[in-house]
Amino acid sequence: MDAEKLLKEKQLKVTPQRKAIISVLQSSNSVLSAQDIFSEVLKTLPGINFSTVYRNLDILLDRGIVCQITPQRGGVLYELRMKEGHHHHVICKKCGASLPLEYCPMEDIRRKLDEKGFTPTEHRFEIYGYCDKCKGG
Amino acid sequence: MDAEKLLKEKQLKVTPQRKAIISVLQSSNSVLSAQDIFSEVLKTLPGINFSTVYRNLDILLDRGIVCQITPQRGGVLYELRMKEGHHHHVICKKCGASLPLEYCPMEDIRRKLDEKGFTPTEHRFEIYGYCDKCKGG
DNA sequence: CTAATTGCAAATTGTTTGCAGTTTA
DNA sequence: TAAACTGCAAACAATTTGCAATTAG
Repeated sequence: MDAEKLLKEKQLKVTPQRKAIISVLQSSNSVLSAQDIFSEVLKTLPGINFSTVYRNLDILLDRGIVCQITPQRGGVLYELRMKEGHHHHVICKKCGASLPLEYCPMEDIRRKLDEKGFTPTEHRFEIYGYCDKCKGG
Repeated sequence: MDAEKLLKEKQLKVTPQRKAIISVLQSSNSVLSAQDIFSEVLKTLPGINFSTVYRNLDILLDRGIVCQITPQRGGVLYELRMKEGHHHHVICKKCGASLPLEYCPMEDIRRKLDEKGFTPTEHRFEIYGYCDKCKGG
């Protein structure tokens, strides 16, 4: 899915800045901080401002185009959300790679929550550890 | 478990500040921000400084005495970690109550991760929504 | 007595805002 | 053309740091 289409679908205006931000996220194989994204976009659009990046990440988040990952310590990371709805993350603490996970614990637990009278609206499930390559050393 | 014992176990010096911080967390029925904790502790120890609170939360986190909750948007929240190991959270977006959850998705998924060659070291699973009381309105 | 801890003030980091000019639909 | 978007500079909030004085073990 290209950036332009993605934006139009959400009735957002297609600007070079937005295309660049999405493009960076698309071509990255791991999750990125706002800083990372800014630095990358800067290469394509030397004039872009950090506040534009923040504002757009915020909007993209709101429209469900990107999602956030928040490691135990330290900042927020962003990732393009897969079009096929829902997925969770397995994140390597060494190389930062984030593998998608074809499993969601919510299915197993909905009834339990219902018994408590709790209505879930959002959830997060993230796993941190070491990927195959980073395991040794 | 009282604060003093908790600290000694982790070979931390027992100071009034630390006791107060733990005590606040103990007597709270929901998760608290650093701000919240500071304001509360201030009532007992009018001289305490915010940096002391931050420093200590950091240490307590490190020693596994407290844990962090990070809602999708907005700051970090702290909670005393239950001595009986592991649990997850169900957090009400309205009143902030955090119900403990007697279920952990990791058990269901370890084999799958193993197949990927991924070694998990930490994980988080949090559910946000509305509790029984806050459902209407 | 010594190392850990604290309070204070200042610095830093990350993020947000107001506004005037520019661009998109 | 109107509404959305951008860059810029300044504001802000949250967290961290250096340092000298204090305190727990």
